[in-house]
Amino acid sequence: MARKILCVAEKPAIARAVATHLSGGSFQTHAIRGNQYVKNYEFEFNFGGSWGQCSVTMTSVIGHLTGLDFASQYKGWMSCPPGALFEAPVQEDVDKDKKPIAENIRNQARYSKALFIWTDCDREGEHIGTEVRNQAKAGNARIEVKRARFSNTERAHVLQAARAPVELDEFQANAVAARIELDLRIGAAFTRLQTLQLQAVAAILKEKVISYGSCQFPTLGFVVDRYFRVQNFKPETFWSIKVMLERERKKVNFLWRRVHLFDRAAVTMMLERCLKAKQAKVTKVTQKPKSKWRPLPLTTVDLQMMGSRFLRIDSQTIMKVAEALYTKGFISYPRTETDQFDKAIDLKKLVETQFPDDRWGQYAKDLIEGKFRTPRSGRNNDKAHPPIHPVCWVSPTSLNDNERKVYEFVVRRFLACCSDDAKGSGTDVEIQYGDEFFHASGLLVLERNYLDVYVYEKWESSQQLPHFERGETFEPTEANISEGKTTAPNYLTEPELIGLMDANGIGTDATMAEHIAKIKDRQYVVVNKRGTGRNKVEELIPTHLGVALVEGYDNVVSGLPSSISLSKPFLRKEMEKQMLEICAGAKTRQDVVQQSLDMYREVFIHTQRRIEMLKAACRKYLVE
DNA sequence: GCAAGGTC
Repeated sequence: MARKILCVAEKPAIARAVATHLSGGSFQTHAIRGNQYVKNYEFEFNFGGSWGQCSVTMTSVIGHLTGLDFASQYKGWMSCPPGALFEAPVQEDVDKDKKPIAENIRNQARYSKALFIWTDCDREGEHIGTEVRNQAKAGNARIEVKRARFSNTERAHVLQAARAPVELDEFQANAVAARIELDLRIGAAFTRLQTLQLQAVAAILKEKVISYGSCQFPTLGFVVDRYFRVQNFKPETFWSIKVMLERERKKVNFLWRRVHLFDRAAVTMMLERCLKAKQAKVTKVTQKPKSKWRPLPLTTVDLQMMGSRFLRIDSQTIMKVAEALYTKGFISYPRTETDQFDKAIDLKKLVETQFPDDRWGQYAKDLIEGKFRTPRSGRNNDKAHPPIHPVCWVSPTSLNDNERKVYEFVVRRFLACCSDDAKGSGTDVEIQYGDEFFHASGLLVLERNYLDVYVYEKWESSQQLPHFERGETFEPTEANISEGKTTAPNYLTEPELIGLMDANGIGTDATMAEHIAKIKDRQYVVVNKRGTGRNKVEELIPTHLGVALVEGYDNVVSGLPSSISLSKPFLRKEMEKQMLEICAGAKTRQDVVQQSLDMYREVFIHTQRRIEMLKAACRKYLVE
């Protein structure tokens, strides 16, 4: 009898895709007891090498199998002082709703010679791999464990991965295990401390959970930070020199190289010198081709940012809609950090699927008839998923409003990626007038290319400049001082917040939207709609509670030697750095957990000791 | 009643 190999993927969709490729399309599907999404696919496959022809069961988990929690005697909020959670025993258990999935793996392992792990090739995937391994070993202690390394589900790539298995990366799995333990202990300890202490301060806090999390607090911090910058803003007056020339019936406004200054007397003096010189001299005339680059292949973070900005849909809704489109098979997997297309993907074939569309079908045809360009490659590759792209054409009538908008965006973005840059011709003229330099520029858009399909971006021809010769002199038609005021920054918008989170390593592409939803849910921030119609913007404003928490914690740590506030992204960044050290083999999981806990424990003890400052901040904003 | 990370 052929040897049996058990394969386990991270999610049902991957199990099905891999089974389809390995089996050549003919496999048997079996439902499992207790879970409607996970299926077992059975087929034969020749793994080559020492494995040869095997009978295969391909199945999956649904993300993590297990969760970490405190031992039962520490679960009650009054069972121990919150600080005890830094040391309290923890245990890893299979989540209640995952028990049938774990049981399926144990059962299948019993008759298998080997386990091939097909989880995503990222850190979390490596950890999920160890969870799968533990179940398989519980069913069959002697099972051999291998890992398939793959970065997309293109056929040849999957076959190659099946025939060249590697080992699980214990370092990466350990890094995730460290993160899980730290998030639990620190999150629970601070959440209980501040909830128990602050509920009594103000009536509106009475029944509230006032949570702390290493991602949600820095997220709140960004919102509060901007809020204070808006509140504390004082407008300043500035002055500038405006130079205008009328030539060939065109008015040319020259912009000052110094832009503006805050000293009126100085600007007046400089203008005097210009006027005294009478003649301005053209020091430079440049005419060069300009181009506006087509966008990069679409990542999750970009989808969320562009979605909030252009489609006016908040990031969490965007992800829900994108997932629905993915589940229906209309677009590729929507959680990806990759902004480069793998060479193996047949992009032209994907473009062809869009021919039937009324809105961009003709554009797609033009691409195939010669205008197609290989997309630009960004710097990110998560080695697990391709950039987000349409998989097939969908009639707009079979989608709801939001689905239609998101699908349209994904398609237009994809076609834009496969197009040429927009091209134009730019003219720059620089003049010297007195001791000052000014310049004017004109743009003529020659070929719109990707802009024709990517309607979200604009690039317009500006007024054309009249003719100038280098070295010529002229007397400006007008030269005078203009006055202006600096304007306050706006409150933070969701796309800006996502950008900040991304830049500071707060959350992952899949969770950033959740953290934002969480701080809304906890009533740390509210959404305010500014403007109307096409100019409508949703801005995030902290509530009194949100401001009180950030100010309170900032006060708690101010004056401390390290003075690292919980509202700043630093601590989370540090955790990320430690995880990378585990991945590199430079530190062990235990070292990192101990060191990080020590660091947070210090902040925790200070918070306890100076809890009055936190309470005072809450009183200041919530009672008075 | 706590976190953040997977995914349905």
